[in-house]
Amino acid sequence: MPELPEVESVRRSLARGIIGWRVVRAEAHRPGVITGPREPRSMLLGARIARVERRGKSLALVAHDARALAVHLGMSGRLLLTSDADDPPHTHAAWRLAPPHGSAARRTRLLFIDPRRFGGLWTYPSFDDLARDRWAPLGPDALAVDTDTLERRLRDTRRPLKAALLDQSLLAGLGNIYTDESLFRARLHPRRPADSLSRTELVALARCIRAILRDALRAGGSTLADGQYVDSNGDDGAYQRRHLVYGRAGLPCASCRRLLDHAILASRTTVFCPTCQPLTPPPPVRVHAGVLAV
DNA sequence: ACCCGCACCTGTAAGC
DNA sequence: TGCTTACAGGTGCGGG
Repeated sequence: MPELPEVESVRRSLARGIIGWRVVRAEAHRPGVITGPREPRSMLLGARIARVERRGKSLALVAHDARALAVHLGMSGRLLLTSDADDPPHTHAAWRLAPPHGSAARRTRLLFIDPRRFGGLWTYPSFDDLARDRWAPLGPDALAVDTDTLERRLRDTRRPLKAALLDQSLLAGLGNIYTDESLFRARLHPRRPADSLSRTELVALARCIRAILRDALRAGGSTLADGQYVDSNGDDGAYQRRHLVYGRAGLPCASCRRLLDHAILASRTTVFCPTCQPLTPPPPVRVHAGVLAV
């Protein structure tokens, strides 16, 4: 479920809540969600949290002594800070955290909750090991992607744009929602071969990806009808109200008012405007008798 | 070498 | 009301 804006919202709320705090207890209730050594020390027991990092949709909790824990939220995962004593269903791991010295704050608990279990935790002796192993296959982070980078990533594949943009090894961070929103804003058909874009179209696509992700991040991400996604304080996002295509098949296009179409592409429901996102790009402006025609 | 399609899970909502 | 079916934000793998 969570894509880059949701994961970054979790990262920020988590960073505000736990940097400088010490892990005084670590428990795995469902060890199957953890990859790597699972004893409490590998799950950061005794560590002081130095930073919370993100690449694409993947998070990393990093301790001052370099120990690191990668977290992927999958479709339904949540990281939640709570003072509540009893755990909600599907709480697979829990940590108890003590505030920094001199802070009057009370201890708190961090929960990893994931009903569908598509997410998981990965333990590493150091952040370098984590980055080498877990993050190496990921492409550049989509939040700051520039035209040249995008061009290099797309020019070697003829797959449909939708499939290419969902591929985390090409570009890290886009999922089903923000891929469709970005392609709509860039006026590109999701079936366009990735290597067929003109320079002008690549400039537009890179700009639209950054703009959509920045806007969504500013809104705190998208919380859909099932209310699954919330940040680590349990707060909803608001960007779902600004979706222009995702979840709107059969409704009027925000730009031309004709009805939005949908198709299954890369096994994912894909919504687009057949008018504003033509499969065949309009022909280049023609030169007539040496004069640039309008 | 590439790319598609499906399996992995549970919850929810719609349909009969 | 209650059972059945379809679908959901992601990823990883088998096989064509």
